[in-house]
Amino acid sequence: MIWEAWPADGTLMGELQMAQAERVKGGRGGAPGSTGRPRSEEAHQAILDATLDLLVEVGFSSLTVEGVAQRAGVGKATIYRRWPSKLPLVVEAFGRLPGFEEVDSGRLETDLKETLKTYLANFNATSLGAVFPSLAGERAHNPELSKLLEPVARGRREPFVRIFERARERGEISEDVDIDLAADLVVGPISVMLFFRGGTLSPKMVGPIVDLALSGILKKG
Amino acid sequence: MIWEAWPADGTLMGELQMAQAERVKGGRGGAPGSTGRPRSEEAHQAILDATLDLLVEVGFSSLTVEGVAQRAGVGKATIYRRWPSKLPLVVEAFGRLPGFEEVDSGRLETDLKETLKTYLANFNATSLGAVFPSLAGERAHNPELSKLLEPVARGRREPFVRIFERARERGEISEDVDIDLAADLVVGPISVMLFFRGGTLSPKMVGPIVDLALSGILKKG
DNA sequence: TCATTACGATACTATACGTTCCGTTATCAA
DNA sequence: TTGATAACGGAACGTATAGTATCGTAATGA
Repeated sequence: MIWEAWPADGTLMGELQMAQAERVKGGRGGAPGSTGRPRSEEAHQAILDATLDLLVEVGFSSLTVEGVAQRAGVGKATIYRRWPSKLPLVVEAFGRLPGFEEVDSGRLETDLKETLKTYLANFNATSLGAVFPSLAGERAHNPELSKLLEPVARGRREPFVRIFERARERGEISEDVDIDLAADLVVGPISVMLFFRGGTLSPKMVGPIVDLALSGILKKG
Repeated sequence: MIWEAWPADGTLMGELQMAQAERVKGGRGGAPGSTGRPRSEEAHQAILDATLDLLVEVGFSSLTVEGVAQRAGVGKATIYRRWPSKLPLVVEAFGRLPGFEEVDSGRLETDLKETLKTYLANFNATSLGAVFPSLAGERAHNPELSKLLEPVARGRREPFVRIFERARERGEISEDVDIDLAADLVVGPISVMLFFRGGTLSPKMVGPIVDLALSGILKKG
């Protein structure tokens, strides 16, 4: 998810198909025999940090590349040397956030409720969760962005899928439950409440939602 | 949801707290004794139509007010005379879409599946559904927009709430099922699949999702 | 007929993305 | 040590677009 070089063809988002050279600490991106000053790893990290800071402070639509550059103490060119445009920068910065902690208590219900609570606490404290719908809404008319978002979305789903897989291994749920569907059944209601209804969501709401979602999934007895 | 006049204070979104004069066909917005040329109802409708057209064609982030004005055959000032900024225009245009048809078959499962299928057909055909997350993502840092979106979100939820209410009246589900939660349990998974996962969603997926969501809600037997 | 207000058109201001150039600096190779 | 190379921060620039202001004109009520 880190770009080292791209064709300067000027096509909007067209640069995203560039080769994604593997990054080495303080290394450079060009051909093996190239020389010159290496890219600064500190600058790279400062840019990502500044992006997240500003996303929290002013939100996605008010975030400017100029602002990120100032906050990070770098020139704008240094940003555009690494990311072809503002969108991939935001996607990468956002994608680096863990967002929540996966709980492994040995019981499906507890795992889900506690994991969702850490997610909610993070969301309510930073409003960073709202970045994702902002980006996701652009997907339909921007296939390249869609590709970028895929691993980010997957990363946010995976902990819940793993929780259900462990539950299946323990025999808490039937073998024939579709785990992907089950994960969406739990995450979906929370997401629509957060994004599409108003206000913040109290952690107290997590209990009833998970209970209702699980009532058709858990084995009886 | 139609603005007739607002204080020209220049504050971003601050104008939304203006009085919302009731609209009469071809009427004007000012005080009762005011004279002058009335606002054109044709222009108003043409602007909203052009906005929806362009939302489908180019998407939310590429939609320009200039483009709307040209498509509608009006001047930019005519748009800004009615809406304080681009965002409320998009919200209103989007809010006018029914989006889906509420089915009343006398059976909960059928109502949900058929209603969701019309929703999906519309979404897949126009990509217009993606406009909502684009807007919703801005909510956290824009309270005025949040207020605007509330009735739109409510309008999209209400058909599903009504479907569940009818089911309760028929005795298909227990009296103590929380209907708001139940609605989110069905709409939530579909929404996250559409917005946060890639690609389009096949109507075939509606069946299993609804079945799983209902498995914990429906009365047995 | 006159005052008033909306009309389309156009010029304008301000902001922000993304590019390009500058002199400087860090690294590698000869 | 010296030279080639490429990234650095900074700043100027071109383009696009939101929103404002102003033009002469058109529609309505008094």
